[in-house]
Amino acid sequence: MPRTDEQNRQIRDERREQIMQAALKVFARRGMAAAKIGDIAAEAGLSNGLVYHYFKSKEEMFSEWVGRAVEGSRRVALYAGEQPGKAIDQLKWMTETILQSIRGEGAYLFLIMIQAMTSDAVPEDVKRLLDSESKASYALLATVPIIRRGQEEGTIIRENAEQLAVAYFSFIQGLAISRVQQPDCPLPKPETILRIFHKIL
Amino acid sequence: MPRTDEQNRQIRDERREQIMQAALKVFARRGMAAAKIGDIAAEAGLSNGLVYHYFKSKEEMFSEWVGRAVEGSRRVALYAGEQPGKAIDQLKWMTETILQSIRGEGAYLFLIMIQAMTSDAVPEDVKRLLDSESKASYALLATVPIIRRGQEEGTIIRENAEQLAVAYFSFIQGLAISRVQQPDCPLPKPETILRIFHKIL
DNA sequence: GTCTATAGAGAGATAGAC
DNA sequence: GTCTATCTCTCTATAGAC
Repeated sequence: MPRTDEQNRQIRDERREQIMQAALKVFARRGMAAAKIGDIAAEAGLSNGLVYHYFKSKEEMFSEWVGRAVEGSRRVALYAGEQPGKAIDQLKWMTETILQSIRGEGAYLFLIMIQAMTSDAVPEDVKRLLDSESKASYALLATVPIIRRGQEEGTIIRENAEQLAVAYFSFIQGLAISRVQQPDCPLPKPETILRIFHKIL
Repeated sequence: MPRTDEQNRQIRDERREQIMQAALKVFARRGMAAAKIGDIAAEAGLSNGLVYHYFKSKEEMFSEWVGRAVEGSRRVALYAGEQPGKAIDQLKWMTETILQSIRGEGAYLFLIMIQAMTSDAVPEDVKRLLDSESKASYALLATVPIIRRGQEEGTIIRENAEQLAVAYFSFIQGLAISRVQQPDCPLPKPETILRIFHKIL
């Protein structure tokens, strides 16, 4: 007896996601340019040709991952601003949330973003995703007003807010990389990171 | 009249370095895997074939850059430990020195190191350079005792020293990436970075 | 020392069978 | 929906002329 449309749809969705997950691992391990379709197919445990049945190209998979990463960072920044408490509490929530994700597979998403932003060897639509005031910098831009509020509340040191935001996200980004470089390296406590916002003794 | 041996040697040295500099730019912009010999030759303004006259392969150039980056980081950590003053002064010197280099082309060296350490698509001898307690982690290892001394001197917060060292270098690494992503982004002051070592108010 | 021309391999992408 | 076979193109690396 033949499969129903619903069953077919479910199979398609599953395969597609299975390939995406395999692609993430391969992209993270080898980099977008060095990633071979064959690697991805092997990682997913299916044939070379099937990957092309679900995706037009390697670039399409990469673009989709960049999109997911951008959306994820946007969400975290958005939710952070909605958390109860003072500005510094919201930053604490954001830091804990991101740190938690870095401990898991979230670290790979940072690598994807870094590759996407630092490499010219990237498809056109990825550049469009990242370029020009786009969502890619949403998290950074959304954090600046939180920092400003913290400065008014007197809990955050009065330094240039953009500079502090850049420092904060650079820090986070660097931690994600360290995590990939050395999966057993001891990540700092959220408080250590947040110290960049405080006056020292 | 023919060139002397000395003149020939000088030409060779110049060409070799010229190609290395071109390779650095291309590696940084496109990533080691996506970098084509043709790109490097074009960047250096000479022929495809000449690159192969001076280097066995793309991998050889990449390996040499990783070696230079490793040696550079080793030097900074070494000199830091020889600076006068308390531990925190030595860390300040190190931070200023690295930040200065990041403002220039030093940022590319961080990208090279990150690629080398996070990607499987890397030649065997690079892996050997980085693997196994090698010089690659010299800076990190050399910084731990400095931090410990600072803790004894009472100027550095009493947290796990390895954890602090990882945080510190992750921070620096993240800043280098941000710099490449956005060359006009405002880098933090050294004091902001060093705040991770202090007790807060 | 430097260039052009080219051989040869490897991988992205497609066609068609099952 | 999935696989195998293959076409095609790009890029590495070499050979040989100047």
